[in-house]
Amino acid sequence: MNNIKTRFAPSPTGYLHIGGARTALFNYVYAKHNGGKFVLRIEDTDFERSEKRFEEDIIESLKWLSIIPDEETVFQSDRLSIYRSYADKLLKEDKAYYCFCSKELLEEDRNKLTSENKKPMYVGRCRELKPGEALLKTPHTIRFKVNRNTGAATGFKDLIRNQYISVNNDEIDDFVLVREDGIPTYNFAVVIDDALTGITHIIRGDDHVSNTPKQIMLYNTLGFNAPEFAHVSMILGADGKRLSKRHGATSVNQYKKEGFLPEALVNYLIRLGWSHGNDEILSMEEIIKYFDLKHISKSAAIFNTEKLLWLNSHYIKSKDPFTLIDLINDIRDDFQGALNIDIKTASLVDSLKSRAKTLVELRQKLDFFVNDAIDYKDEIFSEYSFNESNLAFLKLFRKFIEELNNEIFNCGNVDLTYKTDKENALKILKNSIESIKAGFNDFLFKNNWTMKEKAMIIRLAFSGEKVSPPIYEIIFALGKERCIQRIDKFYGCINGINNTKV
RNA sequence: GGCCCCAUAGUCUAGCGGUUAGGACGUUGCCCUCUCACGGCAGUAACACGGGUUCGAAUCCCGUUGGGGCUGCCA
Repeated sequence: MNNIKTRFAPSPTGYLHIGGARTALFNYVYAKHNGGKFVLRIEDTDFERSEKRFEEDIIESLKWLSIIPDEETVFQSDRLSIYRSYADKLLKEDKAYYCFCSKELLEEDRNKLTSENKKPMYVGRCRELKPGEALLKTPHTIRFKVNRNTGAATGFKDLIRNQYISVNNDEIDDFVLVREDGIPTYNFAVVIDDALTGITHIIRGDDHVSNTPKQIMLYNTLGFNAPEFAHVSMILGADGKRLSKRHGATSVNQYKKEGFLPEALVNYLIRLGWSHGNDEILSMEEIIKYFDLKHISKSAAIFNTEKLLWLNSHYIKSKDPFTLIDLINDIRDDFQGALNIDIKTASLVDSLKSRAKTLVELRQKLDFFVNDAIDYKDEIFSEYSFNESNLAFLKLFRKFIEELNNEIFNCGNVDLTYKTDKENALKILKNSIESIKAGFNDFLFKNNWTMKEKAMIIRLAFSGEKVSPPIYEIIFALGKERCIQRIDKFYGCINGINNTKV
C-alpha cells in the first residue's frame, strides 16, 4: 500500500523503560496496522554512557513484549562515515561551519546570557570565520548555520495534535552537528538515518517537539523529504513528575522480574494514552487491528500500578495452570526452588491463580506446599484455643484421609504431566477434587458437622496460615502422606500446649 | 527567564455543538462463600477558572491559573 515504515530509536544508556516501551509499541502497532514495517535503531553515539548490556536489555525486553523488528537492527556507531560525508557537504555549501569555541568559553557565554535573562544561544563567534589549515588542526565542532533574522519560522504538522507547531527561526540556536571527537550529535544523526532508511512516520516522546524544527531545517537543507511526526505525551509518576527511579519500577525487565505478564504490560501501556472506545482488555492482535493516531491522547498520563496489577491478574486468571508453572519457573530467583510440573502443583496453581496479582505472589502462595517445614506460629494457638474435642476431630479427620481412595490421588495411574495431554490432565484434576469434596462432605454429614466449623482447624493444620487455598485442593495436592504428616504435627503442637497448661 | 505543548472523577479514558457526561482501575456496601480471593449487583466521584462565538457549549476562540517539555559537543 503506502509503504509505511516506523522505527524505535533508543539510546543504550539505560534499561528499556516504560516510556520507551510504550513508544516502541506505538510505532510497532502503527506500522503493523498499516501493513508497514517497524525497525529498531540503536542510537549509540554517546560513547560515554552507552553500554552493551543496555543494548541487549532493550532488544530482549522488546522481544519479551512481542515487539519484533522487521529488519536488522541499525547501529549508529556503524555509520559514522555516512554522517561525516553529510557534514562535509553542508560545510562545502556554507550551510555549516567550524566552531573553535571551547566548552569553558561556551559555558561562560551561557552563564552571562542567563544572568541577563536572555535565551542562552550560541553567540555566533565562529559563524563567519574562515579557518586556515593550522586552525583546523585544533579541536573544533561543526555547527549548523541557522537562517536567522528573516522573520521566517520552521514548523511541522503534528499528527497527534493535528495542528502545525512552528517556531521562529530566531529562536533556534546554531546547534552542533558534529562534536569535537568527530561523532555526530543526536539531531544530525537522527535526520540522516531516518531519511536514508526511509522512515515515513516518527512517533516519539513529547520531549522531542522542540528538536523537531531543527530537524526539519536539516531535512530541508540536506534535500530530504521530512517524514510525518507524531509526538506522544510523557508518562508521569504518581506525583505528576516525570517518571524516574524514585517512582519504583521503571524498566521493563523489572516488571518481568516482579511477575508481570507481557500481555498485561502491553495492554496497560497501549491504554495509557490510546483508546478504542470503552475497550479495556486488548490483545496485541486487536490493538494492531484498531490502532490509530487519532485516538492517542494529547495530555500526559500518570502511571498507575493498581490498574496494571488488575490487568495482570486478569491475564494470570486466563492462563492454564501448566503454563503458569512454566512462567513462574522462568522468572524464579535462584534461591527459589523450581516448581514441579505435575498435576498436583497444577491443582493448586489453578485455584490460586485468581488470588494472585503477580507470578511472584502466586509463587509465594505455594510456599506452604513446596516446603514441608511448617512453622505453626504462637498466634494461632492464642487466637484459636484448641481443646480435647479438636484433638478428637483431628483423629477422625486423619482417619478420613487415610481411608480416601488411592485412585483419587493416582488419578487412574495416568501419566499426567502437561506434556502428554494438558486438557485431559485438567479434566482429571477437576474430577479428583470433586471426589474429595464429595467424600469430605459425606464425612462431615455423618458426624453432623459443618464445613464452616471445621474448615479453619484443617486449614491451619495443613498450611499454618489463616488464609489458604480451598481444603479439597490442598488435600489433593498434598496427597495422603503429607496430609497425615501435617495433621500429626499439628496434633502434637496442640497436645503439647495443652499439656503445658495443665 | 524565553520558546513549545497540555487540561473530563484520586488514576486511565469515551465524548468530537444538543448525552440523565459513558466505561475501566481504585474505593464503599451487599450477595456468593470453608479462609482469602474470583465473580455478581449497587453506590461514590469529573468537564480547572474567566470571558466570548452560538438558539445551545465538556466540545469552537481568547485570556488566566496549573502542569509538563525544551533551552547540552545527552538522546
